[in-house]
Parts: sequence; C-alpha cells; structure tokens
Amino acid sequence: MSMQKKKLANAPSIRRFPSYLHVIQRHLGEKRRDYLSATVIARELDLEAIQVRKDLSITGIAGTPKRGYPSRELAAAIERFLGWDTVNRSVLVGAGNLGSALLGYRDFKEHGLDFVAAFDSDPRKTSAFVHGVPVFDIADLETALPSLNARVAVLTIPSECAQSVADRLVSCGIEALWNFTHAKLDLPGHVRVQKEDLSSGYAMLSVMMRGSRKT
Amino acid sequence: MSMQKKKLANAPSIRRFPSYLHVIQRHLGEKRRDYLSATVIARELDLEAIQVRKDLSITGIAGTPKRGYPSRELAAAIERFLGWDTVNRSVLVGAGNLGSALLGYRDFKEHGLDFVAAFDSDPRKTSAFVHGVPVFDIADLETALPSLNARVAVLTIPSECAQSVADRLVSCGIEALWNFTHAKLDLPGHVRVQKEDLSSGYAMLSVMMRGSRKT
DNA sequence: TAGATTGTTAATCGATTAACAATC
DNA sequence: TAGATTGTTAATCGATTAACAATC
Repeated sequence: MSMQKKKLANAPSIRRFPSYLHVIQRHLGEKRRDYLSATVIARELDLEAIQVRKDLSITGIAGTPKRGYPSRELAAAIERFLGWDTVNRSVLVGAGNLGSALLGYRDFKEHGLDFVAAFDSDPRKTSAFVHGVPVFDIADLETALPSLNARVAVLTIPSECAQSVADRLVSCGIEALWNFTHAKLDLPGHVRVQKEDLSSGYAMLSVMMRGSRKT
Repeated sequence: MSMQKKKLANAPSIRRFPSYLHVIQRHLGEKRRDYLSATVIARELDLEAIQVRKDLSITGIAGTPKRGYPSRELAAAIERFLGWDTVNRSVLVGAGNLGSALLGYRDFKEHGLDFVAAFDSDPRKTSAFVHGVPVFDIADLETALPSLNARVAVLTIPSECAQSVADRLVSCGIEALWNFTHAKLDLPGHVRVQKEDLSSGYAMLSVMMRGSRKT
C-alpha cells in the first residue's frame, strides 16, 4: 500500500529551521563563507551536530565531508522548505500593544509575512497607520477584507471575542490563523491554526527560578 | 545511590500548566464550579484527558472519581508549582515595539512578573514611563539596577548587543534572563536563561500553509 | 447500583542520540 | 595521507497513550 513514503518533517525540526537560517545568513553577511558545517551551526545554537545534520537532511541539500553545506543553497532550501520564499498577504486584528509590535517586526516581513491591513474596534486607532499599515474599523471587516486578498490573519484581540472574529475572518476567505489569544478556536477543517502562548515560556523561566531560589 | 527520586516535571508539561490554570480560573469566575474534571479541561484545550490527568498528578492534588479536581485547590497548586505565587522583581531592556508590549501584558503581572524599571539606549524614550514603568538610560544601568532588587531581566534589544548587555546585567546581580533576541548567550552556570523565538511559531504556520497551497 | 472518573502501571510512539562506513 | 565531516541505520531515551483496577 505504501509507495514512496514522503519523509515529513516533525514539529521540533520545523521550529529549529528559522534559527538555522539566521545563523547561515549571518555567516553569509559577515564572514562570506561559502560553506558552513553542521558542527559550526550546532555550536552557535547550543545544539548537537548530529541533530543539525538530521534536520538539514530534510532540505535535500547534500553536504560535503570536511567542508559542510553550501551556505547559499542551504539558505535558499530552508526558505523554500518553510514557504518563506513566497509572500503571504495577511491582516492583523487587534492593534493593541502586542498587535502593534508584531506589525513592526522586521523578521516577519523579510520572510514573506506581508501585513496589508489591520483592524481594531477602538475608533481612536481606526483610519490611522501603525508601522505603515492602515488600521480599519473592525465593523468594516466584511466590506474591506475580501478585496485585500489576504490569506493569513493574526489574532491579537481579547480572548472573549476571538471565536466570533475568527468566524467572520474565515467567512471572508482567510485560510490560516495565528492565534495569540487564550481561546481554543472551533473552525472548519481546512483552516490552519497556529496557537501561540507567551505564558508557556514564562512558565519555563519561573520553574527554573523556583529551582534556584535562595530562601 | 538513589534515595527518594523526586519526580521532576518535563518541559512539555510545564508549558501546558498555564493553559490549565487559565481554564480553571475562567470556570471559577464564570460558572463557579467547585470541581473540574480532566475530561472537561481536556476538551476545552483540545488535549487528551489522560494527558491532563498525568500532568495534574505533578501538582500532588488528588481528584475525586466522578467529580474531578477541586478547582480552587488545583489553581493554587499550579500557581505554587510554577512559582507564580511569589513576586519576581524584574527589569526590561529595550523598550521598543516588543518590549513595550511586554511591559503592558497583564497576564505577566498577574502571575508575579513585576517590572520595576525599563532601560533603553534611545534618549527620546528615557526618563518617561511606558505602561507605568519608568524608562532609564541604559548607560545608567550599573548605577540604577543594584538598588532595584530585581532578579529577572527581559531582553528585547537588537541581537548584536545582547551578549554585552547580558554580561552587564549579570554583573549587577540578575539571576534569570528571558531572551527574545537571536543571540545565544554565554553566561555563568548559575544564570537561568529562557530563550524565546517568535519565528518558530511563524515557521509552523508557514509549513502548514505550504501544505494547503492552491497553486 | 451503574457509570464516569481517577491514578497507576505498562505499551507505544516519536524524537534524539549513538555508531560507523563513506568520502573529501 | 590523516582527520574531520557527512549521511544512514540502529539504539536509546523520553513523552504520550492505552489498559485497567479502584472508587465515588
């Protein structure tokens, strides 16, 4: 039954790729090295070389013993693997503290996340620009969104309204949601959702500190 | 050699605890349920009940068959487990987009992260307040920080200066760093570091979308 | 009581790490 | 050449899930 099983990447590997790309691009910029070994990448990220090699094998780029991987090709392959070589038109809903920060985050723009508009319920924020992105009234979502051709929506609104706003976004054609709220979203199966939780990182830090408490 | 091996929590479990706490507190607030079962918690978080039960066993709180876990006790136990029942005086370095957003993030304050000051190199931001937190010139770090009694520092500065600023923070007595930069920090062993990477979540979203591309 | 739920022990699954031949 | 590095296959490790007796 199984013909040519495609090696699918696992989540931990996918999450490491952006850091690989970052290291490679820094080396390309500063030191102009044409080749970069897994050993070097691993050292700069506090990982094991074997893990880096395993991950990089997913890209299909072959390394050369003694030299490593061709930097430029590898960077391009990672970008292609992540889908960061194509532009994703996107909107952000909730131009508050976190939302505004994300609108201005350069890394995202460089990797294809193109904010074409933001929406907010606060009339004071509406019809202004945040980091060059126009902010519309969320009441106008249904009239404004369809013509924007956006595929992605970033949710940085209060958790209580997350489900209803998500429903409206999906009915306007949004295919993927990056959810920074605490709400679990119930959506049609074709809609991709990535949930983000800043508290989980804070929990890690807290537990580490609890372990080294002086009292 | 092994006496009474203490059951240490693993990272995935620690990362799930904030969401458990959130569900419990919402139930306590809205519905005033004295007991909450793993089944219910799991459903609201898209997890398996068995996983929730396994995690909750770490807190030491015993559930009652047919009813579940005592909500109030459970919430208190999770807060204690995470160390969220004690206040951590902290500073933020780099009051830019992301930094300002974190200063205003209510969830952190509610869970013991108390920003007593921020530092920035931009003189226009200095000697003002962001979300009620005073912003000092980073040049004055060594004079201001020691008297603030802060244990934690949040790093939201450009990656290039992360190492040098981290060194200065540690020499002023900072014990834990929440690192939002791309820099790998080389620090004494007693300093706890939690690295955060928003790009990894974006990578997950991108790969999901790449899989469902229309073209 | 019957049935849902807990909590523990065992099985499974998946990711990391080790081992090692190939190669530049 | 010698030695570092790749890439593959196998072993290990750790987290999730299953099984099931206990219990309310």
